[in-house]
Amino acid sequence: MSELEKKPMRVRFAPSPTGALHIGGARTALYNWLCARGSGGAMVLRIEDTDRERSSEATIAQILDALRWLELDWDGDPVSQFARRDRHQAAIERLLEQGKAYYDSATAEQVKAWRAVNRGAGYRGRETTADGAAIRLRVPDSGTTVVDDRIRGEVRFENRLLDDLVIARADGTALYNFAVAVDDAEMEVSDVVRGEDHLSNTPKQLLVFAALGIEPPRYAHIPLLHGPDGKKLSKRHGAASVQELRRSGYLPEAVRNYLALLGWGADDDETLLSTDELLRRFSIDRVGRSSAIFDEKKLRWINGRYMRESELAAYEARLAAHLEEGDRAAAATFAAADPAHRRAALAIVQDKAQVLSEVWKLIAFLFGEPVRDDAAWKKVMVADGEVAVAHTLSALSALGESDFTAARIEPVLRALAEREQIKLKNLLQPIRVAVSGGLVSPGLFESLEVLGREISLSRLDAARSSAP
RNA sequence: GGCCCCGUGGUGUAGCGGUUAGCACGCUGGCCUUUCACGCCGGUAGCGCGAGUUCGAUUCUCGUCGGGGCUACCA
Repeated sequence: MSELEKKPMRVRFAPSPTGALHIGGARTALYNWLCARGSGGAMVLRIEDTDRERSSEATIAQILDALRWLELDWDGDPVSQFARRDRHQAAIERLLEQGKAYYDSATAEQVKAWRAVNRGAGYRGRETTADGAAIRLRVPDSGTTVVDDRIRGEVRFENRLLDDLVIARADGTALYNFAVAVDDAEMEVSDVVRGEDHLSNTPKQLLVFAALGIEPPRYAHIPLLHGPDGKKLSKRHGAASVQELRRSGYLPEAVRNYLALLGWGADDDETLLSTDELLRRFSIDRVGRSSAIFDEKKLRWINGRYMRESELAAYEARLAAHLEEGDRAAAATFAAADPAHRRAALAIVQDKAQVLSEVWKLIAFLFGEPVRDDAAWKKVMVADGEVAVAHTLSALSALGESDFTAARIEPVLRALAEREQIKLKNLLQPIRVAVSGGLVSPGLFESLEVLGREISLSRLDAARSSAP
């Protein structure tokens, strides 16, 4: 289906502010966003905060922050469901007047007992004028409520098995299944895209729409996400929240790509899909029906691809932001360095890291005194290691400031290894340890160039005298 | 327990009655190589099970088993 043939979808992402935005929630947000932006429609945000006990401003801010980081924008200001309570109550009044809803003071135990007596049939209450009664919606005793789901097809629920659901608490405030229906209608939502955990709530909402005489939106229930152990995804599964993904050094575009693939696949099975391609090709109708397991290994691989392919300037900005959030000292050191030096350092490390959090430890030695890895020194700075360093020091001293480039350094060191009859590896590892402090670094010749003649030589000199 | 959803290698998926069941990650053998990575080449492994429909089922139907969700005066 081409872009022009898509009908604009007006969707909503409706998180409840009871915790950080989960990977599952992020995927729901992404699918909604792809539906909206890919169809020329709109995505609105509604914070489901009617449960005052469990909602907090801090959590709302955290969720919005996560969405911004993911670069999933929305239309208009976020709507507070709680702030719409007057609208909910007005709708409840209408239903009460029409006899479609009634006061009932049954307790949970009484409802349970009623169901036991009536062989599992949906609870039907008795109207009361007593104080402290909740308001229930009258559900038909016969017929079937059909959810016409874009992903699952027609899902049928027998009305007689559905309870007369409570739509308002004794204090008059509306409950979730009622508020959602009223809000989706009044916010003119055309398509509800949400997790499968809401599938069995849908007939209840459909009943509310019917009572209100309003045409319901279309529904698409996407499968849930599970952890590596097959259980429902939770904080126990590592980087389960967007915040953790961010801290781990993933790129938002990579996360979008990965999440899009978790439950959806293009007909040609492409793996690397830019957001533009996602926008063009994503179709809610092609989302799968079975739950998926979050696999960080694949996310890492995808992220590595994006890391390697990103522009140096963007790479630099991303790293700077990442350091700023996790390692202020490193961020300050990095920011204080010469711009050209920063770029040079990033250029030689770019294809080695899969996540941002791996970058700094690979290039920190280019921005200050290296952290000495004693095990590494002990391993390579043996007798001939020291000799190697000494030879290198004199060989490289011969190169002038302007000749201290990878292109000039490499032949010098290769010739040195040959002359001294030592394997290149046995010459280079001691040098690597001497200048970087450890056994792992970007390419040595490039590293020396970026470090510069003066510092390189002084570290070699220091290594020669401080070897264990 | 009741209602509902789901079931292709370890993971994510393609498939839409006839395919040597494709792709990607992972794992693994090798190559490359100054370390670690990257990259390249090769390999490993799958239609949960049982009936039925059909000339023929991974594809359709039923059952079964397994996994999951909901079952609040939470969202």
